[in-house]
Amino acid sequence: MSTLHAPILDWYAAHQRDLPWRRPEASPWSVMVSEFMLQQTPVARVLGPHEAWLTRWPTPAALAAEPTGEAVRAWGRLGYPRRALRLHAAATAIVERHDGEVPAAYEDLVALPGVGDYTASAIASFAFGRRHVVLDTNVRRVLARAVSGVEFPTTAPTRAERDLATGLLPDEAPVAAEWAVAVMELGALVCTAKSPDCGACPVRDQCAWLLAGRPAYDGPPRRGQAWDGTDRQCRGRLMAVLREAHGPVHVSSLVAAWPDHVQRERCLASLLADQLMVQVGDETYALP
DNA sequence: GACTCGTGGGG
DNA sequence: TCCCCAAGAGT
Repeated sequence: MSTLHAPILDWYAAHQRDLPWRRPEASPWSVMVSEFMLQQTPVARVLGPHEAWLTRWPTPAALAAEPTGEAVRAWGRLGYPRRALRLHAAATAIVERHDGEVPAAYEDLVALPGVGDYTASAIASFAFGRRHVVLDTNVRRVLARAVSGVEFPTTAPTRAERDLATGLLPDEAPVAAEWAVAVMELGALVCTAKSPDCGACPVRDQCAWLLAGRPAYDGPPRRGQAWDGTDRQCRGRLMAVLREAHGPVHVSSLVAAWPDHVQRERCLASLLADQLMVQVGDETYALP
């Protein structure tokens, strides 16, 4: 084990957040729901919807028994509502393939809708204590700084990066699982993207980036996310109208939400194709 | 590999 | 205010 492990594991024991999906009584399903919601959405905004979700649908079977539109509505304003559809589809697959129990094996998990390498590893590790490299944006940033000495990781994980993370993974599964969540938490709370709190970092005396004087990022420009006037904004507006309505809505409501005809029609078509909404009449639309 | 896909909070 | 971005996945 490198000298990174003990300090980070000790730091985690002392500073970890008390999150619902981390409690001993949390079910694998609770962990899975949290991982879907946390894909690109901050913890603070996930807490409320996660609790409501687990109360309403305590099991995959409970969710699978409902129309997908109910999942989309309960998703609320977490963003990227296709995740709600995928979570519903994953719950359905769990009922069909795994007798309603969230599978523990990576291969079974990654075969589920909406579950990629990160989410499969996270569920296997956090919910079942299995040994997996959990390579999320936090972990990648911590390793980039502490080991590689650069401020930010590359756009996509490289082979070398994965090898590095694999090499750091403790041998014993329970320790590996604790290590995975500890490094992630360090990235989320201390080694943050914007203004890292290096003074509070348990590995500040061995961080390559800090020892180098925190050199400025020197890679390709990281492009920001355009928003104003984009299809994503348009889709979001249209979906908000349907979420907030209790039944089918007339096109006039959608026109009011997004006046531009061409873009509205394009987004409407894409939302129908995504099955995030359905047409229920000549001029009325609803959640599926 | 580059793009797309929502939302709202903090610096 | 404006910009950055937060536990990714699918195409």
